[in-house]
Amino acid sequence: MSSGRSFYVTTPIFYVNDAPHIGHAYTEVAADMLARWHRQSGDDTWSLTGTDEHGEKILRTATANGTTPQEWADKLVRDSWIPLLETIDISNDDFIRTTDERHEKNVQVFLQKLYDDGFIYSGEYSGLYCVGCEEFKPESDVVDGVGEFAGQKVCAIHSKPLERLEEKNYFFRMSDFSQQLLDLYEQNPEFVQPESARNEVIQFVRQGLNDLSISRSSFDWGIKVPWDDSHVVYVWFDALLNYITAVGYGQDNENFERRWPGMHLVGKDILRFHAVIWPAMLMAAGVKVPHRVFGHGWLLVGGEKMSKSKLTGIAPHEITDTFGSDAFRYYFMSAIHFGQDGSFSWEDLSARYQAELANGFGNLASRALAMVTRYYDGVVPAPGEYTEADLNIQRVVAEAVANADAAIEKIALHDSLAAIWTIVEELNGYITIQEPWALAKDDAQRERLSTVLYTVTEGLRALAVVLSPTIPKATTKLWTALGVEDSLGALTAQPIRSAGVWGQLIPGTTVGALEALFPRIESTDA
RNA sequence: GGCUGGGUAGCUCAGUUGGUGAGAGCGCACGACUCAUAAUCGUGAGGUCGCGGGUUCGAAUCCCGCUCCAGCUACCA
Repeated sequence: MSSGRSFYVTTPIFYVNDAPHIGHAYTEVAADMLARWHRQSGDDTWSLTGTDEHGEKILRTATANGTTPQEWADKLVRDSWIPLLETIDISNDDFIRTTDERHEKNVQVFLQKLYDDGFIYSGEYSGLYCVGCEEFKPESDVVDGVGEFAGQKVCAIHSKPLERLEEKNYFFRMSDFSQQLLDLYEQNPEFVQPESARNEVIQFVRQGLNDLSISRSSFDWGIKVPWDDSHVVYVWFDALLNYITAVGYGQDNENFERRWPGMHLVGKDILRFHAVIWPAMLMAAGVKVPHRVFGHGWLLVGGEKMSKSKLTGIAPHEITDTFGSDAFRYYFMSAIHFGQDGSFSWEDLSARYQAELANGFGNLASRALAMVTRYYDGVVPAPGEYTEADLNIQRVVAEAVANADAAIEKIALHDSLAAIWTIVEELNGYITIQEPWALAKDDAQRERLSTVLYTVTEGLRALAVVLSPTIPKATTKLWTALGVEDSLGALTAQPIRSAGVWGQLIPGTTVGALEALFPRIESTDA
């Protein structure tokens, strides 16, 4: 069953202080759909997610909550982030925390190597410091003062003047890698995707890179710099390394060779860290860069980026409580062009659920199995001679599977589902035209009826297999109802790339009852 | 300010290198059918392709200007 191909996909790790919203869930689902698809294709698949737990912010909230940062992080991981994965039915193979020993220890290994090889030096970090925030402010949080502070730079939060302070930091010689990065983007056009993201990254690097301050000494919640324990590692530098420490960097070379390099799925807001800083770090350390970095778009609510401050943040469970995890997964993967920003609205979600999942796919399964039960006592009949209409269905199924797989290779998740959905549409149309209920009234048409119902049921079998990575719960129910567990094996063991090969369903199989896969949801004000 | 992406039917969006009367899904109207989750199938109505110029035999598609929306402008993750 193994294809011999290695497929390693990662999501960004969650900053534990955030509240889970559908943006986090969106990335997770996309990575999971890819992982399930590859896993079911026989590829040597590994999917990773996890949490980012260091940094001053976490130290502060922990202190404010009267606890230690470790306990605070433990609580958030347990109460927020692990449950999120369950809410949206993620099948990750591993979950790394930046407080794991395997991570902390090997971040130090990595850093020490860069230090020994001369890529790190001690310098002065000069920045604008806000006394109110007790921290250095990035330029994005700095605004021009007004009124009595006109002409000065002030903190966006406190509106008070910032002080220019200097602090001893360790710096990474990132500026040395500008050209190597540009060469990478040039020689490997797929390294950063989609195209629009690639252009922005190239444009940015062309302006020249500054060295990166990678340590902090004003607080101590982080990984100690190995040669100077008065400093902790800058959180991003720490966090990015999770992608390799999770698969054995520094301690399990065999596993590391097996998994790395992988591909990263990230939101476009953190693309720069992944497409610039991260490969530069790896180049310095002599480690291969990732296969690719895919920056997806944002979910827009009311035309704007979803945000907590504007009260447009939506918790995943708000959707799954009503529609279920399958609908959540299907909706975001099919309705939004992966890579571009996409609009979310309850109306759209509700409409698509009804039209596509309930009326389209769910009802198809329902009417098909009902007829097998009604006309053949639940035993799938053997097909007779195929007509052009039947052969057309076979072609549609084969093409849909091939097209869906090709789309997955391009990380065009929406295209993949669109290809698969042609099967649903063809099958519904086929049933209407063939009118099995009319055939059933005429004994002379018994063989024709058998052929029609076999065709529909076999089509459903293929649908269950290729939809399994997207809507695992519903397809599992369908698989059980099809009664093929004994003859064909578990759903997730069905090789997905050959799902379109006709005739896998064995006549004589007894189908069972099928509850509504996607029951109608009584419309509310949603 | 600079940079990027975008403004196409009521809604969400497709529209390769310019060329048969501008498309899809949903929604809507009408019709067919009854196996099915009051589901399905078919037909139809609906658009000054943001605005103004220009290039061209011909532009939603190229060039110039304008306007509107969103985002980015590095060490908060």
